[in-house]
Amino acid sequence: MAPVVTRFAPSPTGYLHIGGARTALFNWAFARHTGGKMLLRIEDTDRERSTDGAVQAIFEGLKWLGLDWDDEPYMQFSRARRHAEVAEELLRRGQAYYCYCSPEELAQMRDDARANGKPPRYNGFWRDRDPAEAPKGVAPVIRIKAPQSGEIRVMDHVQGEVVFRAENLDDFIILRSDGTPTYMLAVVVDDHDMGVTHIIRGDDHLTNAARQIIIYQGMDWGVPDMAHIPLIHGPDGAKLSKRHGALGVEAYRQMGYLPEALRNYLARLGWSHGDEELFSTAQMVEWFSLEALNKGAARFDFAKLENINGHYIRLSEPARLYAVMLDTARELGRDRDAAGLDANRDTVLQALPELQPRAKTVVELIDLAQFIYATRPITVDPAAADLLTAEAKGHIQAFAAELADLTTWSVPAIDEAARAFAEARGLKLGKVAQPLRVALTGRTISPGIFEVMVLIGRQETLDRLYDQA
RNA sequence: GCGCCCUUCGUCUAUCGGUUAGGACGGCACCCUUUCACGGUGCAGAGAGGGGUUCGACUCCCCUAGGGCGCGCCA
Repeated sequence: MAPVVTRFAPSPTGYLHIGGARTALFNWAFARHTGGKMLLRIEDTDRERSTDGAVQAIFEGLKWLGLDWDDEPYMQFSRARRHAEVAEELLRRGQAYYCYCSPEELAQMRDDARANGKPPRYNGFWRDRDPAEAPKGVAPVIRIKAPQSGEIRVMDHVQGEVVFRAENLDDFIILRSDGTPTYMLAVVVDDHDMGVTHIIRGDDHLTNAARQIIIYQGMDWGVPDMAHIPLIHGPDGAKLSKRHGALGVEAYRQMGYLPEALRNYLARLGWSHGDEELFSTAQMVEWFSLEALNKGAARFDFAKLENINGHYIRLSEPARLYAVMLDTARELGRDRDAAGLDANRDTVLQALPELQPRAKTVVELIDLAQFIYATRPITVDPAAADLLTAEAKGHIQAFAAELADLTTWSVPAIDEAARAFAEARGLKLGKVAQPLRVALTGRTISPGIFEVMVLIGRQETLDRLYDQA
């Protein structure tokens, strides 16, 4: 069997959105699983809407996600001449014809059809007409001569065999009047020329598959294997489209998600390997198969993504996390955090094992680390301030005095002192610890408060305590 | 409107004719505990509806309903 060649073919009219990212992931996983290649093709034939910025966003999005492609990326528009040649070849073969209808006439045609309760399709006006009748000065388009009876069968790895009756497909345009190819032609020619063996894409292309097969047949080319994967829907069940808030992958990075978490989560959306939930990318590659792809659309669930992200944060090396925190702080323009993180590298690194189990995202990790580089007097959350009662302040002051005299500044030593202090006054440890937490971090949530003291050091601890007492 | 696709707990899913329908997230309760997390234990929670086929259907077929996609000189 020939080596597998898949491709990811986004159009650069926006960022790399989450649905595209998953399509890329599946193409990538299948290629890696089979030891084949995944090619990248930028479908930039829409000159109006394609932008270089979008192309860069796609490259960067894929790189961040860790999805590497083989060979150089193909820029579809650069192959326009080849596409036109194929359109002309189709013309010579009698599989296509010139059509001189204007866009206005076509719009009228669709409106009329709709008004009569018929499908809005091209009526084949120029299909068998003598080109000699062509109006002067009108640049024609080339249309495929689609079969008018019989059926087109799409053999799909996910959807099974899907049958379309020929009369439901019209003679669509393959070459525009300006000589540039339409999507339908360009995809077929490129997939063929690039040697693509497996087309894995969203199932919004399922009906296009039937149209494309007509072109393959017109050229006597073999049709690649296909797998049309269901789309991702929003939490409300509606399409997760750009206009409904679908986000680019960089947005997920900015929200503090780790690429391996996103890969794991995305993989579970529409694909499964038994009851496996948390698995490495290598594991996914080993397990991946087209047959295990689901048919139904899945809804995007941030709660689960967060859970998975938390899992990978706990698994990460502090040094790596520190680097991501710094990058994220900078990317978000959080200058104070970036500076604080940068100036306290060692302390943050030491604190991370305490921070990791408490954070679901890198952004939360940054928030949790703020107590390390907070400047005195630290600002206290309004909600936390309630805990600083007169009585609590008394405890803080008294305990601070004891801390000043401690011989060893370590978690066990402080812990012992705190318990003795509480017991001597008939208090529960929480009664003492919680006000200390507020005075030291300004919040009610933080790592173990004795760890916090060791992290920021005795002097800073005493200073912060006296600030609040 | 026409065509095509889809339908198991709130969500993601397992099941590939015979299971007390399993797992994960989320929820709730309890345990751990200096807060919050993490971790642990337990509970609630599903086969859209209706017909068939079969000794036996979540599983196969048909209909209905609901949802999605497509029907551009966009991709």
